[in-house]
Amino acid sequence: MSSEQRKAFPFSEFEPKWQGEWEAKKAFRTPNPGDADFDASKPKYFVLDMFPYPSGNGLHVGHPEGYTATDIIGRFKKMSGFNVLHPMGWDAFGLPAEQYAIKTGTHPRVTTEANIANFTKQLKSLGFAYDWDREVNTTDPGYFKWTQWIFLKLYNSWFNPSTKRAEPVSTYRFHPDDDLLAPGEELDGKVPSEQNRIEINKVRAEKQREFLDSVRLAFVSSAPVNWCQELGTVLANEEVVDGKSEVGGFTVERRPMRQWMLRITAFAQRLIDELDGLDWPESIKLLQRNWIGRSEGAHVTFKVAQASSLPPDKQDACPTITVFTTRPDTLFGATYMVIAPEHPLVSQITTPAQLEAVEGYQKSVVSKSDLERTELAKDKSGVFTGAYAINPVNDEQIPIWIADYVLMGYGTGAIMAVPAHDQRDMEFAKKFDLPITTVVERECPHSPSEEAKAAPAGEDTRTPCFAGDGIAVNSGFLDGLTTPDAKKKIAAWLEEKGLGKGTTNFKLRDWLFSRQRYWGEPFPIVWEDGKHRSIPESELPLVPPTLEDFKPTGTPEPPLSKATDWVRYSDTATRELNTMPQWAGSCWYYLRYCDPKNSERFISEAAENYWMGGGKPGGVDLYVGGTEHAVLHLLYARFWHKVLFDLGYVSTPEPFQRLVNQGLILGEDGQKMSKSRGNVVNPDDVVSEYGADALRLYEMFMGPLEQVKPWSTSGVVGQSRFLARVWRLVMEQNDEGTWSVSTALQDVPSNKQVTKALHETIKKCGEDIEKLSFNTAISAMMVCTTAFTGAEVKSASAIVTFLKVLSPFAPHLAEELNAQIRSKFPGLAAPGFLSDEIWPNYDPAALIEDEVEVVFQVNGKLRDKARVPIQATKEEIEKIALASARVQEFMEGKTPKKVIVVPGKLVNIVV
RNA sequence: GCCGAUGUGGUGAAAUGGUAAACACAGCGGACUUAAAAUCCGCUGGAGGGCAACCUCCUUGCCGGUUCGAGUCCGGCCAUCGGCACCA
Repeated sequence: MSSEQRKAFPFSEFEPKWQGEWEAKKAFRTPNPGDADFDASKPKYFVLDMFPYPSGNGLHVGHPEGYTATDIIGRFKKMSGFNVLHPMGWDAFGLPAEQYAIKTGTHPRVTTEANIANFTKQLKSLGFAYDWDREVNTTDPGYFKWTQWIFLKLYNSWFNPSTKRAEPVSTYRFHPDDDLLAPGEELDGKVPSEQNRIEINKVRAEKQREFLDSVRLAFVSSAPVNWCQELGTVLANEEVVDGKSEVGGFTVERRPMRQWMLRITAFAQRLIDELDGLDWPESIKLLQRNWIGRSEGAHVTFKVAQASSLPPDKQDACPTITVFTTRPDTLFGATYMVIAPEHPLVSQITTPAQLEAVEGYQKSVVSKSDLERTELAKDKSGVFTGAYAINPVNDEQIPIWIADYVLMGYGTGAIMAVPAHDQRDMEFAKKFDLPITTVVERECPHSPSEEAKAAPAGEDTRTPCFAGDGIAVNSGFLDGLTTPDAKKKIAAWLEEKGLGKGTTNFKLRDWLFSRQRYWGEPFPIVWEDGKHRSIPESELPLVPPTLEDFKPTGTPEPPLSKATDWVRYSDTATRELNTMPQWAGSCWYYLRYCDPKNSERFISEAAENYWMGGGKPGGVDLYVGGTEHAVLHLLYARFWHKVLFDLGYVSTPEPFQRLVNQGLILGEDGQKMSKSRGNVVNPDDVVSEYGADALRLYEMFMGPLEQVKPWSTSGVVGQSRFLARVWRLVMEQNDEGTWSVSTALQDVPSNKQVTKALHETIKKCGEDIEKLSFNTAISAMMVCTTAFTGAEVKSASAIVTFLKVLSPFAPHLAEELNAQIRSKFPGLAAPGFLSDEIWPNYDPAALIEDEVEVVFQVNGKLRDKARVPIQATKEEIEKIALASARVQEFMEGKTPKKVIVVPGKLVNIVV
């Protein structure tokens, strides 16, 4: 028996047929403002998928989950009168293609193109209503021209702290002493000679350049990165385990390298604040807030004591160390100080006696990766520098230690340690026998016994420290104040004495934006005399050179260095050799969809205004994708968008108004799908076995979109059966196995019961689609199908209405059945594609029944029910309930204390 | 450790504070068939009672609370999953 015969309905014939029709007739082309067929009177709906990285493995079942959800929404909105923008594209730069290229010698462009062709075929086989004319590809020079262009905008902008906005560097105001002198302008009361003026301006111009370079949003810095000699590349922190590379287990060292950074930290506050108005899952907002990690506190400056042990040449230096603390109110409890081992002052303050120990410790720390440093967090380590700081509140000398639990990258790289009120300081103090002074006491005096219980006498080594708010004690002028009041008072005191001031700190670091890779966007930057400058926009796109050998060089020199001709920009200038990270292209792709072919601008004003502006609050109306991008892509894209907004290129401060995270699909065994577990489901197999509609429907029926849920092949079978039932509503098979339009289908109105079921389905599906509650929408359609099945004669027009509701979910089947009905009842079916139809209205009158079932409860327990006329009054219903024999039985002859009547629902009699 | 999410039948799940388990899957029984597949119909949370149609009690992780009424709201626990993790 051939598999063809086994199929309950011929999806393998009509699915490709309709995909071909839609493509040939451009059924889902979305006109842009300015196009002849653009209808500006319609509202817009921009529904966005996270575009895939076209990997060699092809689509996995997680992709169609989000894509089907957005497809249903998009098709529904289109039928509801919106101009719908629902595009697809490729995030195609990236390491896997490059690694594959290194292994096989195939150029990444070749593998990338092949993978895109495969992905395209797979997506088209699922019948998604994408406007393929808007396809974007981040590796296309016509695309990355604008990625480079945006980089130049970042490069040529600075963050003005007074306006809190990105501005062109031209608005940067230099100190008057650094302004260039105009001819004839006075300097120190006299006009310099022309010769001198040129000399002075040369010096000043150089100073200005340095200033600008230090404020640009794209800037160069020497950040320590994870460098792996054997792999010949830098690695992300996630790729380093126990100081070894995750791949190959090679040694990874921390080494400072010249890197491009983007000044995302300047936007930290706005990135937090502007989350508030977004319709995103609270958990994702929280993840971003925590990632940005704002904390309020104060800088406090400590003098380093003039220790006699310091050598004479260090005596007059009298350095100061500034710490960041969120608890300035505990200053009286600061019994020692810790500075990061990399802190620049370490060498200056270390006493000769401690020099060897300190340098040894520094060396041991340098080789550790950040990950290693935190993984060994359990056990505190550190070394005394021999120096002392003076606590400004009580002039006590406190020892200065170095320890790797203090990180150079956060705050000032130095802390005042308050062991009584900080767990880490407590652990450190215990290990090294440093004094512990309590300066805050718990406020609740009425539960001392519980406290005693919590800390059993003596033996417990991990005495819990009290890190909460309380009342200041042992704190001089702060005594008796609550923690918030003490914070205010000490802040004022510090400020008055010039010893410190309130500050806000963020965990967010600037974005390391360069990679030593071949398969990425080259920077539009050249170097000359050790200085960088941008290339003119007219030279964009800057296409990477065609390299035969894209293997790593074995040195920190990026592979692009091998293209010697390309590297040479002029006799004296050479190109930047690093490339941008994969995130670059995905930071703005949603904008390019709005105007993908524009060669004059990254997006036209009209297109931006319509698709990204368009009413309040604007932006992408719905963005669906996985949680894995909660903090990286979604933060980076918001950052770029804000810069473009500040510079006037886009009209909203936020790109994605509504975000929904689809839940991961697990394997049938409830484990994460992976090749090694052998539980990976290939969507192609599902499509060939059960059809695209069954796959779409199943993925939507599995459960709530946001939820993690396991795959079940028998669940797909169930959806296939449902579709077959719908098919047989319209079609019947003769003895030869040929399908034709069923004789039960007639040009008649449907009966009351079916009409009610149909209108309930229209109502519920419309509401559920808006809520993204697709599983319940599908169950409603199943109920409706059962109602149709029960009717002997089927109303063709009612079924066509049902098919319109079904069409966003199972577009192929709906389209085919509509066409079949049209062949027999031309007037009753949709004349063209169902997607061009208007979403049906439901008739509220059809939903109303003459009678409703009312439940009778006695003391909250269900005892009886009865059908009651819909218009019955409360009193009437109560009377019917009290008359019930079963109700009376359970009332046991008592008089009701209270009777609650919910019309159309229930009666509860309390006795 | 901190933060977040989730706990309902054998399974995926449903339920504006108002009949818990809709809709499916799996299972069992039946119809059709020489037979099987497909299809259609019925049963299917637990315990107890009845020849029976039926009836009673229990049941949404655990313990309390609010309410005429709680899966849903509040407080406290427990478990699982996810994220962050020496951030001063």
